[in-house]
Amino acid sequence: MGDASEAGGTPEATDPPEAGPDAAAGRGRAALIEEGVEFDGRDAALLRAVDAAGSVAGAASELGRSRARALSRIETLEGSYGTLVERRRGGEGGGGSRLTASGRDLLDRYDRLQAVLAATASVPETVLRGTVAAIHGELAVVDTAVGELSGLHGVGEIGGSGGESPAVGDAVQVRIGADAVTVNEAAGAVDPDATSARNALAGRIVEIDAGETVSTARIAVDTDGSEDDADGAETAPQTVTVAALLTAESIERLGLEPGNQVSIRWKATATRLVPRAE
Amino acid sequence: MGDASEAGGTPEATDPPEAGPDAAAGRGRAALIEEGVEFDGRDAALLRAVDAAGSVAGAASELGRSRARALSRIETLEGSYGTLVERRRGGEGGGGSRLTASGRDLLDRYDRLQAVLAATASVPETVLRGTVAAIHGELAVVDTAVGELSGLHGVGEIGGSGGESPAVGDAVQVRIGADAVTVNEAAGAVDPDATSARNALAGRIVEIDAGETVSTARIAVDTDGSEDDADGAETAPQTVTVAALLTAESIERLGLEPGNQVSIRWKATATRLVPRAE
DNA sequence: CGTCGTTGTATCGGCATAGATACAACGATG
DNA sequence: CATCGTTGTATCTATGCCGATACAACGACG
Repeated sequence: MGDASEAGGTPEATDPPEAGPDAAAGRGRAALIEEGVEFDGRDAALLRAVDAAGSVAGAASELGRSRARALSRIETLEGSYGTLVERRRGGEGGGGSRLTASGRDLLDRYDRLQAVLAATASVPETVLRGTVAAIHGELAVVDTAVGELSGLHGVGEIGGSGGESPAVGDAVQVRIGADAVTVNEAAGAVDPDATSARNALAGRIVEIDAGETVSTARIAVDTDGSEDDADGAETAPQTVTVAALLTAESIERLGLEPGNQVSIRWKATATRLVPRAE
Repeated sequence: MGDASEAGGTPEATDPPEAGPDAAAGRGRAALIEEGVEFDGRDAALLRAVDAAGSVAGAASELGRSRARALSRIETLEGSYGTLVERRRGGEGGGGSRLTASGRDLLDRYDRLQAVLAATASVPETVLRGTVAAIHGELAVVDTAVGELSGLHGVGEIGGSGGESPAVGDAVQVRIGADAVTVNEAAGAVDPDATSARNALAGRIVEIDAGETVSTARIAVDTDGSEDDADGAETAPQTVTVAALLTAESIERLGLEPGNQVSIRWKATATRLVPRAE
């Protein structure tokens, strides 16, 4: 409560990272973790090189790194991830190494993680500020400028530092990936009881950022400046834009263009609630 | 060529990571990267501690780490991320440090990344194998056991090693997050032309893994073992199950229970195509 | 004007990781 | 049985990061 002078400094505006496309342009790095041992891009490259060269020695020289280290690294990884490389010494060609099935699976898993991370960095996101209104299990309802939204909080905690579950009244950011937002042409076209998409809003297309075959539509959503006027200042009359990633085909099929009135919809389970740094 | 004995070893089965829920249970670690400088959980904790303590010195002692190091680390970060901490020496209390607005934004951004990563680790995913049938810009059509699916490939490449864009005919894994899958009660309830969700399948609920307020439904989808019998062996008669994350409320409202016939639907832009380790 | 706790800055030692090197063990091949 | 290139294993060294320590600069406050 004593933070009125500080936190109160920005109640009216929506700040830079509100719905910025390149706010998420920053790159990231991902690593799997098992029993405290990280599997990162360097390890993935090593396994791939082993697969290509057919030997750890060849992989090491290919990557320009020490063979002994590469071998011990593989042993360390295998201590936590199970057998990854089948090594054979002596014999044809002096021996050799092959990836095991689980080694390949691990690579695939890493690639998936990497793909997801890359996507979060390059796919637009909509970030709304809000305060937690209610918590039901893993779900929470958040009061935002566009009304109440529900989403998941604290799914699969990792770092103990900043990802704790919020409590009612806490300030949170509501993150909605543009790839999770579905656009319908009219408000009544979809029977709201027939789908599992939970969050729905009406809005107007303000811009379509066309890509080759994938475009980003920005939809302006009316803020309900009247509904929860209990805390007055917080519901300033501002427009919130939600980003939706659409294929060119969908845009054409739905006949979408700036000015169109549409209804957007996304699943509560695709909505992440993240504690906000005060 | 010599891999006929190897790659050919698993053409028939779908292997462990097909639709495994705990295949994604492995934890991960994320870090932002800007100009080669990583911002990880340790840095986030440092900024948070500075915010809480009001000084770098206090933060360092709070975290049990060297003050000089903490300071130089902050300087390193600021060299790539811009001013993060406003430091003042002398004056009331001898001086002190405060987070800048961009410092707070960076923390929020990190928390969002962390939340997304945690979600990918804990939210079930469906992974299908397939081969690329066509590529249109950022989109690609993939032949899978359940027919043709479209999804994004190579969105925002990061590591140059394994995330390259696939070509027609390449083996890929198709990743569908359970939080992106929408469930409808009947096939005809939703006008397929009225929504931007592109991929649609019919299936039968085989299991509902109930959580507190969020449940995972597994939907068995018929494989079209007849359509593309060109390459015979690949279309073995198998059932593919797709995971969908649903709120308990949605399950109740739609009256979902095992045995129900449902239609599932998800956006092409929420589908990731990842190169498969041969 | 002295006190105080902080921000700056520099230096030293410890520790973990990686590269470099060397040598033994292995087993098919000729 | 000698050859070959690999897998195992051990040891030394270099490097980089971090903690620890020390000291100067600063500016409000009493």
